[in-house]
Amino acid sequence: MAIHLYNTLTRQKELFKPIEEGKVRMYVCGPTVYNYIHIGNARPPIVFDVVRRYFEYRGYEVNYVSNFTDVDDKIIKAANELGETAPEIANKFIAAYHEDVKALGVMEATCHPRVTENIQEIIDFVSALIEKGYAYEAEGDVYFKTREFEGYGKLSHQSVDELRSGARIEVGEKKQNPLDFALWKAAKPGEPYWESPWGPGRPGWHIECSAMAQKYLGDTIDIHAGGRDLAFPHHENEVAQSEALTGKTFANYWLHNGYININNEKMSKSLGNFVLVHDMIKNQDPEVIRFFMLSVHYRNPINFSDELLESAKTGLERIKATFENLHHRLANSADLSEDIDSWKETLANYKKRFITEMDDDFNTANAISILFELTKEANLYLQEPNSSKEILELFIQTFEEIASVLGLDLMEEKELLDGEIEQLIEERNEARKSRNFARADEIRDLLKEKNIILEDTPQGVRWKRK
RNA sequence: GGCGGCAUAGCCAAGUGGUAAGGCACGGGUCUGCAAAACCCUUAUCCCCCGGUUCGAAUCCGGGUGCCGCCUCCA
Repeated sequence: MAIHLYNTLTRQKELFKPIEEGKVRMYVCGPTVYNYIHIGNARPPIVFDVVRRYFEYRGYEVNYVSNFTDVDDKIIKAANELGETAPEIANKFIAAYHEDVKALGVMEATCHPRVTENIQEIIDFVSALIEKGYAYEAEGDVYFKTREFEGYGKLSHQSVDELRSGARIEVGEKKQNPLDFALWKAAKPGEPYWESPWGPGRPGWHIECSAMAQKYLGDTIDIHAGGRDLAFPHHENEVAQSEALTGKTFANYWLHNGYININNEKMSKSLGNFVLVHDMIKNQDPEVIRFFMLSVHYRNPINFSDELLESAKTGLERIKATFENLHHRLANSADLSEDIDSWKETLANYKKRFITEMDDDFNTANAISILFELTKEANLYLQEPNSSKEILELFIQTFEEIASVLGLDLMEEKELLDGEIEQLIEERNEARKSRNFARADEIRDLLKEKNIILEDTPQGVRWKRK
């Protein structure tokens, strides 16, 4: 078996073949930093983080590049509204992005390039396109000549004629053709700008990704990913720019994730039906959000609601409880000479199935169902009166291996209990021994009010926070 | 108008030719001093509807209905 992934370009699942043996060059479109990200914006970082982790798990070295669009109309607008400069706004929300995404368990990208740090590369890119006859200047703007690029529409599977009928030229635009798009925008008074051969201005939206992908990953990359809504026009335009310039394939595989929906409708900033990650994680364990997102295949839409999140939370807690129980039992385990080999085989099978599912276009939904089956298997084992240290460790290791690819940390950090509570637990133990159950229950209720849940097991009392 | 996606139990969700994974919720039981947790059992003769292909279809083909998305900034 090997990794297969669904390629938007060909509309089918394909065997992954890297450009360079053992390496993956991956570019994921990052946010325009004019606001906190919402839950929908969080889906690409999460699902493609898993894609990256899985490639690494399978022995690939992944060069994962994700950009920040830190100059743009919306940033300028936000800056004006808030009375701050555009760079201040951008820096603020870049920091917020890192914070949010870290809470969601997303690994740092290999590289996080910013548009404003790559202006020269962009200018060079645009100049080269003009030289090659793929772009033209018009009063300080530069536009890409869509009809010069033969494959235009091949990624989003739109015919140029159809697109043309839907496109329109806004009043005052200087495009020769409605489908042409801006590579460089002349600065209006008061806007941030950089000097260029066409006068002061700033990059258009699409050119930055082409220029930065090329700079950090080369002319041809393995995987280019982003939200479904970026396929057109953003990614289509990237293909046009990059391939027009280099004459080479820009990206071998295009991955697009489905949307997060609210009441069956796309969550988006323009519809106003969004929930910010920043706000949500104040009341909700971010890991639950991650787990919930991974419980659906990345290409399918996810309907988002508190109820669904709650049910995901219950499920995740069950897995975690079992994982903790395994650790708890380790302290009371013996070196039993049981049939280790058959257990090794059983657990190796879980891993094998996990790999099979993930190889099939990163089916995290099925990967999670395997984690649930493993949980059941472990619970069954834990019911036996005696447990072998070696087998417990095998279980733990299997859990950890699968969870780490999904980016889940099953081990809860437990702050130590304060002395008073420990005292109460001890007192309750004594009460139970002397069959003073009234007092024992009283203490259990008391602790429950402090959000400490007690569980009596054959191996002694165990506590957890609610 | 063009292109595309989806429709599976009360809810969520895998499954793209071989006879319905997994989770949440519900009910019954085991364990427990009682709980909690866990485990066991039960829950879709059937996968939106109609027709076709096939020994065999939720899965393929044709038609229909409903919902959603892209074609414009958007993850």
